[in-house]
Amino acid sequence: MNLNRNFIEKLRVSGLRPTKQRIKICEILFNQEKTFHFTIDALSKMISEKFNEKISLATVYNTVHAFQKKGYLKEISINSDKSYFDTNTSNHHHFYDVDTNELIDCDENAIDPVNVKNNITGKKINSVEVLIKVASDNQTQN
Amino acid sequence: MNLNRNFIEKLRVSGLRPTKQRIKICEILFNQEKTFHFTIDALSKMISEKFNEKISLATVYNTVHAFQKKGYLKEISINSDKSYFDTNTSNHHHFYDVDTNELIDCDENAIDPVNVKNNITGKKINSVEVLIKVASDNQTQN
DNA sequence: GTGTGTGCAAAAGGTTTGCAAGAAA
DNA sequence: TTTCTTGCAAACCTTTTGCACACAC
Repeated sequence: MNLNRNFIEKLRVSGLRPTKQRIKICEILFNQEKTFHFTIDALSKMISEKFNEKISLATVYNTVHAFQKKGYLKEISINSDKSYFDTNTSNHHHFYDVDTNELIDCDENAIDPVNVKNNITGKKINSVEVLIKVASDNQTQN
Repeated sequence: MNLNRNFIEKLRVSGLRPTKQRIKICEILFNQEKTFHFTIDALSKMISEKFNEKISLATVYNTVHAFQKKGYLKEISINSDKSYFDTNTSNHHHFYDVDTNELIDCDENAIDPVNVKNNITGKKINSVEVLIKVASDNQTQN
């Protein structure tokens, strides 16, 4: 398959050995048309379904963290029992659907740039993330 | 003690029985001059230190969640292994110090109001939270 | 062959739950 | 006395770790 070559190359360039497992995970994460949000658990299930064989959870964790370290994935701050990751590593914001636990990208023109006028911490700003929690009308807050 | 009367009243009004444990937790959470950010774990330790006796972890969890449900506490979205709570339940934003795991309120004029121009979800917006991650200069992102 | 990656099972850490005993109403 | 609350231990869930085996180079 043609795409796999790209993934193999991508991995190699990053100093990651292109193992079967990593290539499969690439196939799921980086073949999507849109940005893709997932939890480890969900990813693990998708692997089982797509390939009819599972990859050890430890390996999935390893791989996702390796990809994150290389800058191919970004972890999203949500208050949840699980960690969410995003294949869109650019600076952007999110809607979080409290009903479905679904994460949706804000497109650029949905929010004006957030301007931090006064950084009281005296430290460097690493990131500015906006999380918009949404729900059906009859929902409690937060 | 005078303040305790207030707490007892506050609890009663909320339909929560004013037990010794809850009053103690109130004393810690709601006697602070500034807004107060904490994890369950840290709160539990503060209880032990302040009163020289511990309250069962389960009770601390129960109480914090009860207070949250009543609107006296707000859970903050950080990607962390622990949950953070805030005694400031108004709409406001946070700095999160990645080095120290400390949470700091943004004051109102530090950030212009975030205007969501395009809510693609079609659902009601429950909250809009900005999290500004800060670190010392030699820190990795996210 | 050497070194890295995988997979399993066990452990860890935060949070929740079940239930008996205790306290508030 | 009835109902709510506490405290303990066990259970749960996600994530991490240790180590033997397997694979990429």
